[in-house]
Amino acid sequence: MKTNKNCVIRLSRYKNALYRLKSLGFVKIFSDNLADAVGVTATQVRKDFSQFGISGTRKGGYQIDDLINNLNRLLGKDEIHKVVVAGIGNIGTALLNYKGFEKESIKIIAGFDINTVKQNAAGEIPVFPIAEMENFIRQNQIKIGVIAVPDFAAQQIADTMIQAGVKGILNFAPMRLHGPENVVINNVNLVLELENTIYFANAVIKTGVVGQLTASAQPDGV
Amino acid sequence: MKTNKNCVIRLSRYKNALYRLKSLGFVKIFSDNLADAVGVTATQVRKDFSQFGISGTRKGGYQIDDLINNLNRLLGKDEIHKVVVAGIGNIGTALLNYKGFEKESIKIIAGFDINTVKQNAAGEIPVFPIAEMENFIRQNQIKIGVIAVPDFAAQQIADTMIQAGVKGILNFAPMRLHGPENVVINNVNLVLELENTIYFANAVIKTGVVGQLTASAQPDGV
DNA sequence: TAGATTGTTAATCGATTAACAATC
DNA sequence: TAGATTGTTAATCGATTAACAATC
Repeated sequence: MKTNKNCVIRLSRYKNALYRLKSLGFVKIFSDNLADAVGVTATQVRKDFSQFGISGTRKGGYQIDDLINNLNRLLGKDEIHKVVVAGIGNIGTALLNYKGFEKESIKIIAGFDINTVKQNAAGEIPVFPIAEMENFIRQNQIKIGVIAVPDFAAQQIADTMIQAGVKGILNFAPMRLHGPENVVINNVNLVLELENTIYFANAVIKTGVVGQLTASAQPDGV
Repeated sequence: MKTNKNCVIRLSRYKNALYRLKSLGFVKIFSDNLADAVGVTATQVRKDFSQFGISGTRKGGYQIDDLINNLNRLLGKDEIHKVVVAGIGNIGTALLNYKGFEKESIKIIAGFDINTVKQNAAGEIPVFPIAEMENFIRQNQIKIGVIAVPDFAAQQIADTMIQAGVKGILNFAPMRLHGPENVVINNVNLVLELENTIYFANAVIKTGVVGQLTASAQPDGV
């Protein structure tokens, strides 16, 4: 089964929309409703579900609770994912402060920074010297790391993380990181996103034609 | 000509790689070299250039300076793009502090926040009360806005921006924003990116197979 | 039953890649 | 010239969409 990024992001969005619909009192749902809620076609919804082995009933649609359970299982929400963050600048702090991770089974268990001012071993999420990162990752068997350090330091941090056993890296430094085949590196470049927005906005301004902004990582919503 | 997001992002990456190659002393370049530098195929490079009307010489490759000029023109770097940021929390601050916008012809000219502590009309980039945003956008004819406010406030801020004439919005709030057809809305959801990284890292851990993480917004690099 | 909805197969669409003629 | 490189056309690939049989 070919699973691409867009497909997984759709699963996340279905899940989020379903929580919302559930809170509105829905108990079952049709592919049609869910499609409207997420902004895709009903066929897409059924196709995605079918690909992942989720089925409903021919006339009765899908039970929301079953669906949520299935999606959570597929998305790995049945276990807590421990994450460390390297670089406690603005973006690192934003992540440490974000309150919504718990319900996604994500737990940021430590931050690391080279700057002693940022360090705080007693915080709700402790921040340690970057030199301690490798040992920490090993001892806690961390598999996911976020890199939010300046670009010149990013590759070295990535190497250290990988050496210590990390298998997935979310990188905010504006440079491409290299790693072995069996490590997933997801690069998010905020400047490039802004440049892109400007490009397509200008295209609209100049031509009146709506640009094909088919973002891969659009957020969810109903 | 169909221009999709990935294609424009590749143009940005070519440009960045070319600056790098130029600083290394290169004067001309072959599609092959550039492809290696950016991590795509040589055919892709030539195809992209051909689509945008950029041509080289049959045997001599491309002049780097010409190429950079062409790409900058295509990417709209021949004029300054003024941007405002709503919400001066962690992400908003990260953007206001970022020093690399000038060489991309992007200028953040003001921030807006509801919190008086964040406001500072005398700063290098001034931060005004959010109530003043609409007028400011109108008077300065701003076309691009960044939204970094909490999710419950995001749609209202977007509406205000659009009403005042903004044509492109980069949204960091974790919810889908709605707007008219002729406004480009680029949603970047950091939590979803982390979830995604975890998903594919787990797939690697469990199956040993490398996930198809075809991120749309990978950063540049040589 | 008749109508509605799922699940799947086939068709379409778009983007990437391969092949290769043109030509410097 | 011979070899190398561009620019473009055709082939491939994958994802989305349309069509529709199965069936509740």
